[in-house]
Amino acid sequence: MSFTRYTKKIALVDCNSFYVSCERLFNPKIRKKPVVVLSNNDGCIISRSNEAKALGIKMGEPYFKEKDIIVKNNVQVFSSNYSLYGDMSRRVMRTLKRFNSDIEVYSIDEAFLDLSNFSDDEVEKVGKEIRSTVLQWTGIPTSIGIAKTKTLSKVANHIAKKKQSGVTSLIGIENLDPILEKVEINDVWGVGKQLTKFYHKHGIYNAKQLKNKSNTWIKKSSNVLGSRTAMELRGISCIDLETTTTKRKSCVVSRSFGKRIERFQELKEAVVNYCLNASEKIRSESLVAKAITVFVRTSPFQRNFGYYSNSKTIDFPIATNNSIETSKTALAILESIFKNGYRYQKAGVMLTGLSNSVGEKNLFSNEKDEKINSLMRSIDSTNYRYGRSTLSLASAGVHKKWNMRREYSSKIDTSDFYSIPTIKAT
DNA sequence: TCTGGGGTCCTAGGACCC
DNA sequence: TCTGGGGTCCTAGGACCC
Repeated sequence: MSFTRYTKKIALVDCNSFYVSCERLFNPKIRKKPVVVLSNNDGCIISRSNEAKALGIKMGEPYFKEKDIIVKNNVQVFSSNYSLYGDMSRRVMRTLKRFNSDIEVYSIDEAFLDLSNFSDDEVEKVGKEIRSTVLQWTGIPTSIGIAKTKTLSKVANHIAKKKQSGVTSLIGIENLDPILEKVEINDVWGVGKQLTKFYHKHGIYNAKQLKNKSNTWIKKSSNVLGSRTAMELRGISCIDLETTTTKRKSCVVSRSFGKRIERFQELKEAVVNYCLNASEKIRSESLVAKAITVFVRTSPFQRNFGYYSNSKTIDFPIATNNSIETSKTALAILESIFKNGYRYQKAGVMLTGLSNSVGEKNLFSNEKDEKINSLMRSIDSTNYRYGRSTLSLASAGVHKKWNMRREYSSKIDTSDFYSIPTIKAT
């Protein structure tokens, strides 16, 4: 019989500079060099190596604004390669599941793990073991923060990022105030730009100050989310781990164009393509949509050409995931919101009110629906096998002059057998 | 002069996250 | 010249009902 304590323990595993780390896996020459990865269209900087951060390159900054620093310091630049990152993400998550099969995959590069089964004393050691296993099996470096609540594990993770070992546990520390005092309020999970402004106005600048503010005051002046954050900072868990993947409620496909679009015809092609992708996505998850929204807009940064932004939603008579129907409806919306004389920069399609498609038969379904469904199935399987857009609709176009820029792609394809790193059993 | 009260449901927009 | 994309949740306010 020992006095080992078993409290609630949540670990947040976060991949370091994830996209950069993925590119480095296949390109050892850039291991110690400054590296950045760009968003779609090579627009913004969305991942930076530590070396790039040290040069003062900012997160989310437009690429062209940082170009001088980048060229001068020979920073390696990559367009984003989401199939590579998605694939690496799955490998990391699979590895994490070895330690606890109930993990919450929070984003492409983050997961929460329940480590409550381990004692207070051993939990940090377990964290280190997780970190080294992920590194060994996937090559991706991570940081791990462990604490009694999700919000505190985020705090711990922040600290871990700056440590050599990459692991920080706040379990068993009686008084967290000295630690929370050093966490700026805008770095607290759940506190964004607006709340930061508001808290500053009321003299709250760090996590400790928020923690010690009364619940009623916070609830009254912000909302329930604000007070939940404060409770979590006090070590009272309010945000549960979501280990079962719940079905999503909406599906968005939108892109900025590589070049500005002025002609209706080209906009139409883009919207149909987004619509096909969105419909295919929800079909693959056995979902149907209640409604569809289409939006278009010109650049919010170059208003000298005039700014225009509009969107419209149409409800389907019967929830659907049929590409032909969604495309038709999308085009009808587009026609009603398109205005001549603008340089469009972005468009998108949103399928909303998603629900399970199984047993979606109703009074009005008939043989024709069955035929369409089987047509959709064969399109999906063909596209899966031979690449997306092997089978498409005529209105989706073939030239796609509006397609996004990807000048710096590493062109690594993990479905390419020969570029997959192998792990040798010893 | 003085114009109820309370409930539900839906939507648009804002704020936040990565 | 050039500024990403995809989600969730909450709230306020309107419509509608009794």
